[in-house]
Amino acid sequence: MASAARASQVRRSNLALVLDLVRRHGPMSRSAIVATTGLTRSAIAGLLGELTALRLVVESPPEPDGSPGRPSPVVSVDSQHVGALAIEVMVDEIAVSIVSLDGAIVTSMRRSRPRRRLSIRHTITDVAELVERVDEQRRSAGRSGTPRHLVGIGVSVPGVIRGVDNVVMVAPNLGWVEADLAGPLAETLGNGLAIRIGNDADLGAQAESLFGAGVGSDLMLFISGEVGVGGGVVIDGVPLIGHSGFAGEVGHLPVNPDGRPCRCGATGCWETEVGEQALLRRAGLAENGGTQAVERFLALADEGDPMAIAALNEEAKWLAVGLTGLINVLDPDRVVIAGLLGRVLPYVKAQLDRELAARRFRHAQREIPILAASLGAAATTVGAAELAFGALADDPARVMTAVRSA
Amino acid sequence: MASAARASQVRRSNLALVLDLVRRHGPMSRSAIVATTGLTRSAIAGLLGELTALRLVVESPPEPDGSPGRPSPVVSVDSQHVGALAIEVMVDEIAVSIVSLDGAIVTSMRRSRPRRRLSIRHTITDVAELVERVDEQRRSAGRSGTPRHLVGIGVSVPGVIRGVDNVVMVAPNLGWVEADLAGPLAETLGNGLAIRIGNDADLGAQAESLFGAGVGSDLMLFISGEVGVGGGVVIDGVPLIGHSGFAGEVGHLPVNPDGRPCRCGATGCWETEVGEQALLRRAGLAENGGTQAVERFLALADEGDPMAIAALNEEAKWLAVGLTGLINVLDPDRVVIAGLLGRVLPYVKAQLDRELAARRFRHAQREIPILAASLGAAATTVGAAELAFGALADDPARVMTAVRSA
DNA sequence: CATGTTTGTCGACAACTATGACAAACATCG
DNA sequence: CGATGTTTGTCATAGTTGTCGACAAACATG
Repeated sequence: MASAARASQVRRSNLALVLDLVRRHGPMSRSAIVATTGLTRSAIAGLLGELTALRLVVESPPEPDGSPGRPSPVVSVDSQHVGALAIEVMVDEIAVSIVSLDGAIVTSMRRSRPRRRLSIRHTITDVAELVERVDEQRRSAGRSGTPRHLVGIGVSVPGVIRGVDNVVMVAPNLGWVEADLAGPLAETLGNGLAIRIGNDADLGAQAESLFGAGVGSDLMLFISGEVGVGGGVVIDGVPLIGHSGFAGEVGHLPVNPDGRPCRCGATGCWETEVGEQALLRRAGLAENGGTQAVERFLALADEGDPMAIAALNEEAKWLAVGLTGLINVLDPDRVVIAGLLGRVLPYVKAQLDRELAARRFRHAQREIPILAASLGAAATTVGAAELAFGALADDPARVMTAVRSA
Repeated sequence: MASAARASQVRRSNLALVLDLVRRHGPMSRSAIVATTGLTRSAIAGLLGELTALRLVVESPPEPDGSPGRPSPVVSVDSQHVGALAIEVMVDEIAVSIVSLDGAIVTSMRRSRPRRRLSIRHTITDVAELVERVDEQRRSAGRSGTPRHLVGIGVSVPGVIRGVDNVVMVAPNLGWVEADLAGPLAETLGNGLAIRIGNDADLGAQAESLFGAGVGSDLMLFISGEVGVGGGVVIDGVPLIGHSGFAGEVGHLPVNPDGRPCRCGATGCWETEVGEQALLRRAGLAENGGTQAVERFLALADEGDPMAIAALNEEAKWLAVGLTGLINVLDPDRVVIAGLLGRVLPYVKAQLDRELAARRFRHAQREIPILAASLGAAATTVGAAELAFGALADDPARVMTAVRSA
């Protein structure tokens, strides 16, 4: 049930609107904010005054730009005051970072981990240790750009997350099933910060939508392909999470009934045709060769190796099949491709565009840009931080009073 | 850019909220509205007063139900005052109906038409004639339940509609390309009513979501299958239209690279495997046999004809393939199936559920109900009317002052 | 018929944003 | 260099809306 609007929520909504605008657009003049939002100068003055008092934005003195009229001060995000803790749980690595409100990664620490430390318990221990070191560094850092307060914690997990209670329903590559990560982690860290968990691909999608190749998109399809293929859909800046939190699991789109069995149990899933293993296998390399094999493959492709070229042709074909289906169902204005698939994209772009054009509805669709992600590995980090910053979009004032009292 | 909130929009938003609530829920007590919306009694009193003055709802005297306390008057939608004109443009038929605000079809007239009258010009002539007759009937009708004023016109077209300007980008079965139907039609009708056009499957989806099998759903996938297969996605009651207006074109999801050529130009689209023609062909019937052949097929299936049973098995298999992909991408809480596919559903339900279960992510997904649509042919009619009623959700007061002045 | 409960109404109040007047800060032109 | 026009921030006032508390109305129960 959509909740009713209240007079007091207008303020909250507008505060969040202005903050979001400045975050997405970057530094902009106060008058530009007036023009964009349609609110009056008085209203914007009040809102900016509050955001400034909350230390979420800063106003710089106006710089005359040669146009007549009184110059307008420039509003930008205050990167000094608040930041978020971004925790990335990956299969062979753990990373903890601090991201400032403007989306910059201020501090980052990674550590690889052996297979035997994949359990929830080990993960929490290892994460807590990294968090301690990162936080130490934050407190001791005198250099500018380091936020002094944290508003929350966002965790990226390669699995399906149930949004309502933050439970990791299943993370196949970690071996987790219905795992409560947020609860024990919060207890271990003991700093009282709110923890939210998200799917890695969804978080990457949101980061690209905010600061990367998806800026300005009204319906972006994001696809991240490594060994598995994940995806996310962002509609008007809001991630589509689905009923249970696993919308965008494009890796298991059935594309080839005669294909290979997938680790999900079905046959001919998209990721069995376009994932890392398929690419390596078709190029005659070890399909479980990992990073080394991938680099070798890309080198071969650069050299024009026939088998690598053939593998890329197959890749383009199956990419086109899956993308056609997704485009027909979702009607995005662009597709952003990340991970290994993003690196492979330049090699297959020409053929992919041809195949997509051939499969396109005549007269119904314009050409849909297929873009490589622009944030690289930072996407997941920034997206995870966004989980924490997301609370600011609901009620900036409330979050900041909590920060102040902490 | 999400527009800023204003104090005056709070009123509009709450008016629309209450109206929407009563429309979806049906008659409910005033105190129930207070409880559901969370607004105060005073606020609800003001809102209902305005809605009553606008003649959008009526309040009936309270009926003591045996519980202590003062009984609350019952609020229901006023079906007497306003209605919408629903126009359905189909391949071999045209229908014009009047739908009252409570979703009831008050008047309906259909006429079949030969292939040679498919052009826009002929369509407009024929529609205008039907509208004239329906409107005549409305004006002369003294019987209750007939709305006295029309708030707008909604048109259903089996094609891709560009939302911004109401242009029919392409309607393959009508032979239309970039056709402006709304403009000339408005001119011909000359009644000044706003006209909006929508895709037939999208409209069916919204109708089922409002009044049919999708009530209470937070993310419904709707699939309508006849010769072609269309679909719609409704998220929290709002249809997903996509960037260009053709989201939900599930008929052209690639499912079988070795399949048959589709009329869209690609190969192995879902509708070539689960559409009417595939079903008839596999059962040994004429694939272009139309309605007669379909009825014959259903009769054969009832008799247990081996070829019909085999065709149903194939149907179930390919339905499962497509549905698996869609479910993985969208994560709906239910799937509603309409049209011929809805009629076939009972025959394939058991096998379909088995196949879906086998393809489901383990631990990640609960069983997703696959339901037959409950509105039947009325879905498109009600959905088209909803296009016109949709304006009420944006600003009830403005729409009604326009009606009053007309 | 008295009591308790639920509910609609009314007036005072608080929280917003809009409006319009005014002053400040710029460019341009004579 | 000063007058003029333009743009912009600020301030006080007004208007709209929902909230809150008090009170009366309408019901069941004993």
